[in-house]
Amino acid sequence: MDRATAHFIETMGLALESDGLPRIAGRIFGLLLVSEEARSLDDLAAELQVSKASVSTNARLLEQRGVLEQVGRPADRRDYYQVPRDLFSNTMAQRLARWQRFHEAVTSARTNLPIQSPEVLQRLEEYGEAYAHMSRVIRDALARWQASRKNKMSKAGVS
Amino acid sequence: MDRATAHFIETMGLALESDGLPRIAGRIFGLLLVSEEARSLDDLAAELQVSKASVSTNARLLEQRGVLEQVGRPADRRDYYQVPRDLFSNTMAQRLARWQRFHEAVTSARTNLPIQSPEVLQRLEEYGEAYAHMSRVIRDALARWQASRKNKMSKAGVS
DNA sequence: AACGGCGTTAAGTTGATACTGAACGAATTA
DNA sequence: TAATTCGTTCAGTATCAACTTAACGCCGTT
Repeated sequence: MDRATAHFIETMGLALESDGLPRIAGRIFGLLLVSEEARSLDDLAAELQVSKASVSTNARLLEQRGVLEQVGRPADRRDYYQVPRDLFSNTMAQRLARWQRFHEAVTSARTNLPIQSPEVLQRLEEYGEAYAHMSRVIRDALARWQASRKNKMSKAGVS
Repeated sequence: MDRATAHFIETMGLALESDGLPRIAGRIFGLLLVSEEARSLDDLAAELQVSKASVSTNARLLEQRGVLEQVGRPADRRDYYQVPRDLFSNTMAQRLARWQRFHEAVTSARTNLPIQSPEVLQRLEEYGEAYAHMSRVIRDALARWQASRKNKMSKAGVS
C-alpha cells in the first residue's frame, strides 16, 4: 500500500475514533472506502496488520451502524464487506436517530420534571421547537436527495 | 434535588459522554439546562458532588464548544455559567464544523490518492456531492430559523 | 504584608475498553 | 471421521483518559 493511502486510512481511524468508535473500525472503513472490491475479514486483517478478532467485531459493528454492508460470493463461505451505495443516507439517518434520542430526553424534562420557573420552561420549549423544525427540514432534504439519486441511477442504467 | 431531576442530569451525562465528552460535562449541562439562574463553579461542584477541578475544566470545555456561556455578576469575582439563548444554533454549527472536517478528509482522497478505479472515484464524488447538498440545506434552514427567532424576540420585547 | 477566596494546573489513581491470543463451534472437504 | 478453514467468543493485557487531591497563582481585603 502506498504512503498516501496509509495516511488516509489513519486519518479515518482517528476521525471515527473522535466519533466514539474504535480506531480499527475507522481504519476498516477508510480502507474499504478506497477499495474497488469487497474484502474478506482475513484480507482486512492482513492489510491493516491487526488481529482477525478485532476485524471481525468491528466489521460487524460498522455493519450494524449502516457504515458497511456484508456481501457474499458464490462458492465462498467467507464474509466480505464493502461500503454500501447508500452510505451517506445510512449515516445521516443514524445521526438523526441519535440526535432524536437526545432531543426526547430534553423535551421530556419539560413535562416530567418539577420545574416551576417560566424561563426554564420556555427555554426547553424553544429548544424542542428548534429541534423539530431542523429535524423535519433535514429529513425532507434527505428524502428528496435520495429520490433524485435513484432517478439518476435508473437513467444511467445502474442496477 | 429531587429524584427526577437527578435522573435527568445523569441521562444528560451519559448522552454527552456518548458524544465524546466527559460525563461530568454532560451533568453540568443537564443541571444548568433546568436551572433558572447561572451557577458558580463551587455551586456546580457542590450540587453535582464532584471536585472543583473537574467542574472548572469541563465548564471551560463546554464554553469553548458553545454549549455554555460564562457570565459575571457585579462585585463578584466568581465565574458563573449558564446555557446561552442560542444554544441550539451553537451546537448545530459545531456539528456542521466537525462534519465538514470529516468530509474534507474524504473528498481530498479523491484528488490526493493514487486511485485508478472509476468506481471508487465515482463513489467519492457522489459522497462529496451529497455532503455539499445536505450541508447547504442545513445551513440555510438554520439561518432562516435564527432570523425568525430574532424576529419573534424583538416582537416580544426581549432584550 | 498577610490572609482568604477563587480558578487553574499537575501528579496520581482508578476505571473503562480496545486489542490480542487462544480456544471454540460450525461448515466444508478429504 | 479426521482435518481445514472460516467466524466468533472469551480471558487477559495494556493503554488511555476522566476524575480527585493537592499545590499553585492571582486578586482582593483587612
